[in-house]
Amino acid sequence: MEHVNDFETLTSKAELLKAIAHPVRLCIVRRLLEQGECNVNKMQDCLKIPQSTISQHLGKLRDTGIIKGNRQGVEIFYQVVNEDVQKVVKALFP
Amino acid sequence: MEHVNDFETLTSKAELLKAIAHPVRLCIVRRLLEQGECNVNKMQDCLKIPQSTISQHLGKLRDTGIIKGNRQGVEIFYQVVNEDVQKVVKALFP
DNA sequence: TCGTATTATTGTAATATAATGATTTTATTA
DNA sequence: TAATAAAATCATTATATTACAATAATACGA
Repeated sequence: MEHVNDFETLTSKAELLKAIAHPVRLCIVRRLLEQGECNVNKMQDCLKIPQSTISQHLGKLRDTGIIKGNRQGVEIFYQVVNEDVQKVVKALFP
Repeated sequence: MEHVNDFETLTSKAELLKAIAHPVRLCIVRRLLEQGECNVNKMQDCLKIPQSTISQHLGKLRDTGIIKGNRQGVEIFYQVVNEDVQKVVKALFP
């Protein structure tokens, strides 16, 4: 039972990795995993980069299915919903 | 003891992730981990892409310190030498 | 409904990645 | 030393990422 050519699996896992292969996004995901939900404002406090930049990174994580946002009034709380990513980040930051 | 600003750690781990965040490189690393050392020719058999393309991917993995090559005569056998990557790939392909 | 706070989207420019053919390097053997 | 095999590097083009200011959408409260 070889997996020589499950190129689709490789591609989708690589896509996951690519999505978290950026310092800011890795920071976001790590923080979400370690401290639970978080809204964009708090991330901005921690990351010191423009709001639009953070929002774009969140968008990428959202598009890849790594995080999910729950709107609570005017703010949106994000959480990590992808198990592979959870495992990877835990492997990297034990 | 907060790790709010270990941006260097984040950057270096993100770099590792980026290096394996490509289907071909992920395939190479996974194969090396599961089947031990391997030379470029065999990878080419398995991957069906031009030699120079594989070599460039190997180069990237080499430059990032993820793999190391041992020359044995005219061929070079590669192996994974980075622990984080080992952990990550094992987390992704249990 | 007007103003405000929070987040997303758009437009754009700079930079980085990726693929591949052609060429070069390295080591072996006839 | 010439031919060959294996692997790396180069040059080029196409595509993708990144950052950020400016603008828009969304939800709430006065």
